[in-house]
Amino acid sequence: MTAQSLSKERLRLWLRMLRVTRQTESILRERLRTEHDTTLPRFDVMAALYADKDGLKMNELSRRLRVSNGNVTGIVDRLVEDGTVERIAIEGDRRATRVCLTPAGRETFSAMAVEHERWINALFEGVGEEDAHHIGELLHCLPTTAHDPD
Amino acid sequence: MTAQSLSKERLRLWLRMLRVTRQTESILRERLRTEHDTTLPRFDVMAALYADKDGLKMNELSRRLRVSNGNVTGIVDRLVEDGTVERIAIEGDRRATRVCLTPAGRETFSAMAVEHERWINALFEGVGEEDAHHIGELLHCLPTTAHDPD
DNA sequence: TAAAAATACTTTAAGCTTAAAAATTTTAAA
DNA sequence: TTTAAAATTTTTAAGCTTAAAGTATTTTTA
Repeated sequence: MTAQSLSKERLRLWLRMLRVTRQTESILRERLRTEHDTTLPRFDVMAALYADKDGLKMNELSRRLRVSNGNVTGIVDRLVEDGTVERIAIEGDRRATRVCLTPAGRETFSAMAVEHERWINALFEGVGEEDAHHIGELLHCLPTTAHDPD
Repeated sequence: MTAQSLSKERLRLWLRMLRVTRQTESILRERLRTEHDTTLPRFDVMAALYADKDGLKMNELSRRLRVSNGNVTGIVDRLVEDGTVERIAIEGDRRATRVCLTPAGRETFSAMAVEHERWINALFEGVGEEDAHHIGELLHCLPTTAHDPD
């Protein structure tokens, strides 16, 4: 196999990943909207916060989700409006704030997460155990910022 | 392996795909911006049009790229503004228009495409030939609308 | 300790994205 | 043929996203 055809194969792989990812996101977006009256970005923020009982700082959140700083500001603003999360002052550093799920937010997310996993499980029906694991390992060494704890 | 742990493994795979995809897109976006003064959505539209010498109708374009109809309208508007593409009337159907790359647009894209493939090839350095092929096959049967010619 | 640099976050302007509604044209049906 | 239905695209309103600039605070350094 030449370097050239390897390059083509990698490009094909990338385009296919992009296609699957967009299609899956589109399906998730639709279901979150119709069945839970929320959006994918909000779900993502809630998911990140759900994992940490003590919440996350804004910049941690933005690094975790791989979106810009200012972006998170807007999403959190809207989540605060409807009582899903709250901003809590950090003592000793008045620049930063900690964002936490409220009890109501935790409850809401918990229900969504169960369904979300079910959706993914169904959508990825064609992927068996050893494949899921194998691909997962491979992706692990793909484009990502160094020292990434996911 | 229980059904439950398979479900978890699939979820993990999905999250990892999402992470890699976002990171890769972010890198591409940055390079397209700094080195070619364009955006990823515009690149995507141009790529779709480059493949078809006779261009595509708006709804074909939107289906191909998996984005909403109205979305394509805006991107094409801007590409028309800077002379990259043109809308051509379809004889026999005054509802639809065909969108084509202009000669200048073809030239611009052609140069970008070469670099784009180089970027992907470098980013996916960790994926060997048989892996690229294997994963590609798997992804092929993943979430996608039926009868999809990609 | 005062100035400079770094950090954390928000704001802004431009563009992207979606779902839903509207406008136009074509096709089908009565 | 007149009307209804379908198809193609654009418009609209709301929200998402980014990069860059701005504000406030903390840390470093001279």
